[in-house]
Amino acid sequence: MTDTARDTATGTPPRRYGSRPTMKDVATRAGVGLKTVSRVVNGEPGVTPDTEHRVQEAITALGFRRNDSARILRKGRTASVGLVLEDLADPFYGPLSRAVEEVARAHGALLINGSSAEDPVREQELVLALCARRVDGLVIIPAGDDHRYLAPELAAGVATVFVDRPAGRIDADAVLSDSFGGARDAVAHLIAHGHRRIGFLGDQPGIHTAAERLRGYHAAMAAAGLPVHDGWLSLGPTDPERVRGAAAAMLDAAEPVTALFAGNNRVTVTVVRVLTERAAAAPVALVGFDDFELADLLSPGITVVAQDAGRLGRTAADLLFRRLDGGGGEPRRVVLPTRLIARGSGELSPSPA
Amino acid sequence: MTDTARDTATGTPPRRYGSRPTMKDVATRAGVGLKTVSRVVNGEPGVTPDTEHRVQEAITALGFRRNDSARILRKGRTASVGLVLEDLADPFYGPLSRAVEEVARAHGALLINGSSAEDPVREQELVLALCARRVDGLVIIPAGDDHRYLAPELAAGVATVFVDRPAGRIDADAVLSDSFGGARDAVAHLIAHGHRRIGFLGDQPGIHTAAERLRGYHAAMAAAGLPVHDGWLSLGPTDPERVRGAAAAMLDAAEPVTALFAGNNRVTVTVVRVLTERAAAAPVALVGFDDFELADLLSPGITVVAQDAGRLGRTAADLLFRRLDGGGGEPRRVVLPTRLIARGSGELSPSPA
DNA sequence: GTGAAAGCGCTAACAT
DNA sequence: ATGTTAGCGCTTTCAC
Repeated sequence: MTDTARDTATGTPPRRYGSRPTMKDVATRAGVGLKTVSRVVNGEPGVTPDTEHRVQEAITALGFRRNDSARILRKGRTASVGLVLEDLADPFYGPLSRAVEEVARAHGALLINGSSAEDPVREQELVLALCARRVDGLVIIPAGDDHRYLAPELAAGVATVFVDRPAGRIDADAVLSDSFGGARDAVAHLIAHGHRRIGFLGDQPGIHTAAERLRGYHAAMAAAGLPVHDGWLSLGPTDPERVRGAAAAMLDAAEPVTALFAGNNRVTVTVVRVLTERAAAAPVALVGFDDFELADLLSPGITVVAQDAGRLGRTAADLLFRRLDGGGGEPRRVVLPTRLIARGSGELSPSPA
Repeated sequence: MTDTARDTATGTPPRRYGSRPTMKDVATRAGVGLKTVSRVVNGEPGVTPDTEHRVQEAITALGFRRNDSARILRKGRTASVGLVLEDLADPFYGPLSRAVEEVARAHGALLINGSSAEDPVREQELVLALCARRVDGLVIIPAGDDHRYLAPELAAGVATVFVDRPAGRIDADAVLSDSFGGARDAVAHLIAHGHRRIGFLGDQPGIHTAAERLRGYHAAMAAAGLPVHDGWLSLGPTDPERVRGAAAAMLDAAEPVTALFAGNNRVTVTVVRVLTERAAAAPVALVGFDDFELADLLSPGITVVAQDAGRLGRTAADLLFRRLDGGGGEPRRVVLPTRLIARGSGELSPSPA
């Protein structure tokens, strides 16, 4: 026996607290070779039913569980993908994560995920931690705008797909919603209902989607030959306090806006609150980017530009696994359409000032 | 040079696609020993600034990233915890996951998570996959009611905390909301507002929380000396179709219920839809278990028994890491209080039948 | 301050 | 059908 002192002649498993039986322990107990245990554990052929039975018995008796760290080290593949998003608690990301997880599961992979909290440093830490874990692929909703730190990983073959926003300063796959088109449609919709002074409440201007939606706003206004005043634009953090202040400023101006376009679901919800509190004043039209649960049950219902978070996640994950399965070619950019859903709030006419 | 053929005299890194440089490659390139690289990578003392500099240079030049699989294999700890929940897309679990992640992050651990889709088999697969990955700890929102399969893992020292529902047939830590008390309060609230025929629309009876909430319902009715008719109780899947049917049956009965108690947020939302569609009919009071976004902005506002999902997650994760840091002792059961928030829907009087 | 050797638990390649 | 050997990339131990 070339063994260490782990085992004894009695067959008693070595079970000091915190240690676990290994394949060798199972092999010893079952009276077979190490490789046979490996075959049984992995369902490989070439084991007689009788031997297999003895091994299985040893496995359950010892409470053996294959150590995937060793397996991964040997095989090189981890069967896991990383997902980095902004905030797990944001309802927009729930369906997205779920979709990614579903696809991963269909491919036998686990999901490791983390939130960047919209902090580029944290994003990078997370991504690199995932790379150290040697995830096979990465789905990233980027917080930062410089992803050159990923170059070595990409070169090493880590499949990477960006979602919701494109990568910065590197060339990588991206799956996006049509923020520009959606925003343009939203604002055009308000214009079609008679509005000329329309406010835009958006996310931080550094965020790609925020910039695109602002661009869509400008495009619609320009197409209608309408001027845009600085006071009608507010981009920044989406915390309720800031949004409230910005909305109040637009609504209390000498020439107040008669309609608001909210740049994402967090902003929309806050604006709904503001408008509800001001119900006594002249009604203000509202269109929000992103759909959200119960938007149809408010009164008026909230008109939104809906993007399909689940489809975004599914598309990204599909693309990821296509890459992992050897799908080569140039980095691709997929843009998914948005859909304007009229529910009432966006169809209000400007109040006769 | 005892090296393999991986490297050449020119110092060119071995970069066939998909392979990554190792510490040995870095060592060769920097002209130092393997252990010195390890020291630098892990910030261990005992390296001269000059040596450290050379190593750092080789690291960035080669795009080296420590392979944590090997590290984990050697160290035995993975610095990761697993989270198994029902559905990432359910808004209840967003804040919960976020809280767990936050605590994990504070302890330098990664989060690996998956959804059981309320399927016990899938739950077990997931949990065992996480154990094979040798996660240090496990936070589980159980779908099944038999967790004896976890016994070997617990014996091996995998810290495990159950959340929202207790473990079945094993003794393990659990962090729960006071489902019984919350439900009793909710129903008592409706009774206090004059209701005598109150319907309960709940989750599958096999789920611990559903059973507890039903028990709370019965307790409140009994305390008020009110009878309970079979037709007022409906437990089952929370898909909208079933809930709609069950609600309709209660509302269209010969002696219809005048109030409904919804057993969780999914059910509440569907009931709100049903009641909105029936707005023409006599108003029906409603109290829902779980708070949800915008509940206050509906009209009437939805009265709820709120549980703090974030606190649930935080408490569980705290307990988990206390165990990991050597906190021993008997398995603990923590029960967090719920809070009734009156917003209007629960204060409606019974319509004079 | 630095490095050589052993070995974590598994799988791949090759015996038998 | 089954077993033996080597080694994945790192950390640990111990020698220098």
